[in-house]
Order: sequence, then C-alpha cells, then structure tokens
Amino acid sequence: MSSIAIPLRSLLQNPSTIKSKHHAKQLHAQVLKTEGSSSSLMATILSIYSHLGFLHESLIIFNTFTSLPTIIAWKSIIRCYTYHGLFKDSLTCFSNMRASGKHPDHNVFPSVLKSCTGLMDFKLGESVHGCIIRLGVDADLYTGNALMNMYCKFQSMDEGFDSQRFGSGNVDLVYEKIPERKFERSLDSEMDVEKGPHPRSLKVLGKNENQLLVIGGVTPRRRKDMVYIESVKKVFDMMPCKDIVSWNTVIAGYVHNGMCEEALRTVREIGKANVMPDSFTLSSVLPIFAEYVDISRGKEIHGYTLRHGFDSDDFIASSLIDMYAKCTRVDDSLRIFHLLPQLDVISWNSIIAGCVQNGLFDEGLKLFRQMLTAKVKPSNLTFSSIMPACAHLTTLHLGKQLHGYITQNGFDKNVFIASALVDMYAKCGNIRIARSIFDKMVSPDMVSWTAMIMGYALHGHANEALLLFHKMKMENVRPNYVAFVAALTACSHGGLLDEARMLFNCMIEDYGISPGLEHYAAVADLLGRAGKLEEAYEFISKMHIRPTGSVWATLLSSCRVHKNIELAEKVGEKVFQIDPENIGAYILMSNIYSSAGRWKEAAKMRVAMKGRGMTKKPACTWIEVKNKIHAFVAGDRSHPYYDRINEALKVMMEQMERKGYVLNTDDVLHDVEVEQKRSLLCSHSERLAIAFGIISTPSGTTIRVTKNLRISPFQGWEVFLWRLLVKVVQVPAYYSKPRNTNTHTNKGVHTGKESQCKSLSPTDAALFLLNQMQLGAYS
DNA sequence: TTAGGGTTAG
Repeated sequence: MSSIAIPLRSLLQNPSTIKSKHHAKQLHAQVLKTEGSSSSLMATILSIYSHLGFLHESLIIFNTFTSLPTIIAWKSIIRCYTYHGLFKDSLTCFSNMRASGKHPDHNVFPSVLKSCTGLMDFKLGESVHGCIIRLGVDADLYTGNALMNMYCKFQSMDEGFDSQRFGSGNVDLVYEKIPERKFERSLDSEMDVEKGPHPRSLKVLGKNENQLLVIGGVTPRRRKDMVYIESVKKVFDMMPCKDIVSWNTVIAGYVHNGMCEEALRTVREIGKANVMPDSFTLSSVLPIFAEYVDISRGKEIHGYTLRHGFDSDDFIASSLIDMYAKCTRVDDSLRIFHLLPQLDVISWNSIIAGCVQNGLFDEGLKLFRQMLTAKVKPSNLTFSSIMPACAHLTTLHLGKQLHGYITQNGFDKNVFIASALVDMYAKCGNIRIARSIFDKMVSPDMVSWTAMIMGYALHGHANEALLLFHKMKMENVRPNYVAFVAALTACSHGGLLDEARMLFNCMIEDYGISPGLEHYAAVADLLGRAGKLEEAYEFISKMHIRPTGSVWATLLSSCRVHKNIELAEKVGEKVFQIDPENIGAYILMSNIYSSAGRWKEAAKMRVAMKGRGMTKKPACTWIEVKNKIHAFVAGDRSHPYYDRINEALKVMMEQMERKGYVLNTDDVLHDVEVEQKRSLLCSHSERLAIAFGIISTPSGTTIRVTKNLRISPFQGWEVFLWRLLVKVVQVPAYYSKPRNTNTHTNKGVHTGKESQCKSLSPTDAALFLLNQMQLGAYS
C-alpha cells in the first residue's frame, strides 16, 4: 500500500511506475473518486492498462468515452489490440482514428505495421509506408525498424511460395501500387471491405505463377517481380540513426533469404558503426554456419557467446545445438542442451531433430519421452523430427501411436508431418496406409511424392513407383536428386533396366542434375543383374565421380549370381584397393569361391577377414508381437519360447514337404553335408522370427518381420505361409543397427489401465501412450 | 520494433 503515499499527480505523470493490474485498478479507482473522469485523465489510465496489456480494462474505458477519444486513447487501444494479436481490430481503429481527423504520430506506426505484418497484408503495409513518408515520420527509429521487419516477413512469405504448390483461392486481384494521392481513400475503403458483407480474410494459400491465391476475400497480389528484401535494404540505408535492432532486423532478413554473404558483410559493419552485437545478432548468424557446415566459424561464435555471458540464452543455445548437429557434432549439441537452465519446446525440438538427423534414433526417442515427462507440449515440428526415428527403427507400433496423437491434435494437415507419416508407414511395411495418407494430402510436395515413390520401390512395386513418378511430373512438381534416387531404386528392385537408363539420362539432360553415387549404383546394379557384367564394369569405370567400394561391391554380387569368377576377382581387387575394410566384399568373394567348390580360396578370404579383425555382422530378424520387439539371429536359442518355435518349425516343414516343397540347399554356402545345411536353413533368423509370429498371433494376422540386412525374397516358404492364411510382410531396415538379441526378455511392461487415457490432457495422454511403448527395449 | 527448430536418400 506504499503507492497511496505517493501523490496521485506524480503517479499519473510517471505511469511506467505502475507494474501490476491491482496497482492500476487502485489508481483508476482513486482517480475516479478524487479527480473525476475527464477524457484526458481517462486516456492516461487507458494508456496504463494498455501498456500492461489489459485489453478488457482498456476497452471498458475506451468504449465509455462520450467525446471523441484523444490521440493518446487511440494509440493505446491500437497498441493493445496489436499486442493481443487482434490485428484487424487494430487496423480498424487506426482507420477510425484517421476518419475522426486525428493525425497519427510516430509512435502509433510500429503497432500498425506489426498488424499489417501479422495479416501479411502486402498492399496495406505498403500504403501505410506511403502514409509514413507523407507525414514525415520515416526518420523515426522504431517506425523504421518496424518497416524493415514487415518487409522481411513479406519476403519470407514470398520465398515460401516457390517451393510449394497450392490450390486456388476464390478471389484474387491484380495488385498495382496505389499512387500516394489515392492513399487515404484506399486505406479507408480497405476498412469498408473489412466491415462489409465480405469480411476480409487474409488466409493466403499460395502462389501460382504470378498470382497470389487467397481464401475468403479481396486480397492483393504482390506486384510482379517485387523483391521485398530490396525495400528492407532501402529503408535501412535511409534510416538516419540505427540501433542494434535495426542491424539485427536487416541481418535476419538476409539470412532468411539465403543471402548469407550479405548477412556476414553486414555483421562486419556493425563493429564500424560502434554498436555491440547482442544475442539476437548471434542467433541470426549461427544458422549461416550451420548451412555452410562451417564448424570453425561456428565455434568462434560459440566462444563469443561464452565470453559475453550469453550462454544461458535459449535462442542462442538452440541455434548452437542446431549448428553443431548440422556439422555432425551432435555430442556438442547434447552437451549444450544438458547445460541449459530452462528448456522450451524449441530447445527440445532442436536436440531431437539433431539426434535423429545424425542417426541417433534411440536417443531422439528417449529425449522425446523426456520432453513429454517435462510437460512440454510437442509442436508439429517435434513430430516431423521424431517420425523418421520410427521409420528407421521400423517400429510400427510406436509410429502408430504417434500417428494417433498427431491426428487427435490436428497436426496431420501439415505437409512435413504427412510426408514423414507416409515414409514411416512405408518403411514399417504398411504401404497401404502410407498410400491412403498420401492420397488424403491436399497438396503433396516433392518430398511427399518422393517418400511415396521410395515406399513403393522398397516394397518392390516398381511399376506403381514409376507411375507415381510420372504423375508427379504431370502435376508440375519438379523432381530433385532424391526423387531420382527413389525412381531409380524402383527400377533397380524391379529389374527395369531400360526405364532406369531413360531416367538416368533424363535426369542429366532435362533436369540438369549431376548423378551421384546412388544413381550410378542403381544403374550399375541393374546392368549387373541383367547379366551385362562387362557393360556394368565399363559404366562404373567411366563415372565422373570416384566410385566407392560399395558401388564395385554391387557388381561383385552380380558376378556371384552370374558365376563370373574372372571378373569377380578383377572387381574384388578394386574394392580391396578403395575400401580395404569392406566386409561385404570379403564375404562375397568367399561365397563366390565356395559355390565354385574352391573351398581353399574361400577359406583364405575368411582368414584374411579375421586377420584384419573384421567379423561378419550377423543377420538379425525382428518381429513385433503385442508391442514388444523380439529379435532373432541364426541359431539363437535364448528365446524363452525357443523349444516351441523349433517344434512349430518342424511341423510346418513336414507339412510343407508333404505338399511338395523342396528345401533349396544350394544357397547355403558352407562346406557342410546336406543334412547340416538343412538344419542351418531351419535355424535361419527369418524363419525363427516367422515361426514365432505364427505361434503367437491368431490365424490370418499379418506377420511383419524386419531384417537388418538386405532381404532375399521368400520362395517355397512364402507360398506355404500364404496357404496358412498368414500374410508375411518383409521390411528391410536400412541404416538401423541390429537389435540386441536380449530384447525379448520381459522389460518394463506397462500395466496401466487404458481407460485412464480419456480423462487426460493431450500431453498426458501422449505420455501415457509412450509409457507403454517400452522404449527400454531399444536402449 | 529484432532472433532459434522440421519431412524424402539402394
């Protein structure tokens, strides 16, 4: 109650000393009691409420003015509307203020410009700029900064259009710059539209050639060839005095438009202008070094932040986390993350994305779970970052639960998330759901198409993949490097040599994309598999980039299939030369010798492998049963159900042989007797996993097995399983590490009641679901 | 009045 002691007049003259709502209300009451309710007094009270951000109280005063509101009252209410994101109301007020004959002064424009920015109203923003120039307030620092910020946002909005396709809006108008003399009318008529029967809704859907497409109403299209970054520069250069905000704004503008060199040049000028860079400057500059993968300059900035006490700034921290992660130094990202005193959704997103992008899928999932435990509500970016982890780990149950959460919270409209879902379902072996999500997308972008095409490719549906690829081009979505990888992969899996050759040439000639290792590897693989071994050899030899060991190893495997030992030895030499640690090549050479009966040379290869300390990565197959991962390696007897699996295998094998199935022992390349080969085949990891799936699920259930190595198609085995009415889906788990064989032991089973879900908040529900995911099984 | 994070890659 100390405020009572301070004279009322003094308080009213220094409204900034009022810090709380309670305090403001007290003053309001006191004024009404002792001083009356004159317009100017009430305007002062209004400005106090407005500065504290109390819209309701501000409006009560504003709406009780009997005479015309003073300029202070107008400015306060405009400011308060903008502060609350009520941009339309703010601009309506501005228009009404103009109509009432009041002249806006310099400190109303920052709010008005912010409202134009919030609505992405290009036309109105430029009109307001005209007004600012006409009133001669363009030299004002805050107004100049707000102008630059507005043009920066307009520019980035523009940039966004180029990479996406959009549906058509219902109205679009050609916009031409309004001559200044027409300014007043145009601004006011704009407001009439606002209030009229066709409310102005500025939901911008996108750009089409040279049109801006919007939904809901009259909206200008940007002037052709308008580059807003030029306006930013112009305003910046014209500003008579600049502060660090001005510098930061123009730098951020450059960074967002990919003008990294311009941004860095401007940063260097800051020093000359006698201004000190602050945390805003630093967090704008860091993404440049992430983009350039320039760890040394990034580290310099990191050092600067530490020396200047910015180390607990979460904006800088998330930029640093991202920068280190993009430079593949995710350990440094984690270190910074764990030192942060407080974590917001973006810090979490940055570290989760950093882990997933660097292949630390388990770590990413662990952090995601921790994020929910910390009661931080995930955003759409969280999901598009975490989903690839499910995709790469091929954990369908986890992906499905995330999908449920995503749908519940309406995140599934986001093109990033939808693409990630398509990819996840495809990688986890559920191509149908992947397709249905893809089909529901309103405007799939190139990444969405590519994910779907790659999904078909991985599932061996080559024709479907190529059909989509052509459809994508028909829809004017331009394929990039990765899209061609997907299409060529489809050809490679489908044995479509001619199509692959066509695509390969089309990529170079029509799209100007220079082929990378993946493209070369796909074509080389196809040539090899078609038996054109010499041509494949020529093709690889003539690559314009240096072939890696694995490209040659592709040909080596073709040599094995076509039993060409001479060429195999030549190719083997190449691999050993380029990549002496390539285990695959030793195994292939050993197998090539084995199948030719040259056991001694095969043994030599194995000895060479051992001599180099290399061991073959065991083939591992895993299967999800009741949300638990069960992993098997050949001959593994540690599973609790091992005896029952073995029993089931025996019964099935008998049934199969009775139906005429002949076990193919040719593929077993060990120097052992037939009976032993038979036993080796039966203890094969895939068969163990499938047998386990059959005995632990009801008849007719889809059995989805995942392998760490490339999958060879089922033969008689598959036919038999189909007869059992069990559908078997095979999923190759590229890039994922083989599971520890102990994962089937019973760890951390959740016994919570499902009904709890209903009364929980979305975050709690997700947390509850995740608790059931038994992430312990992977870590 | 200024700042940070995301999807596809045999």
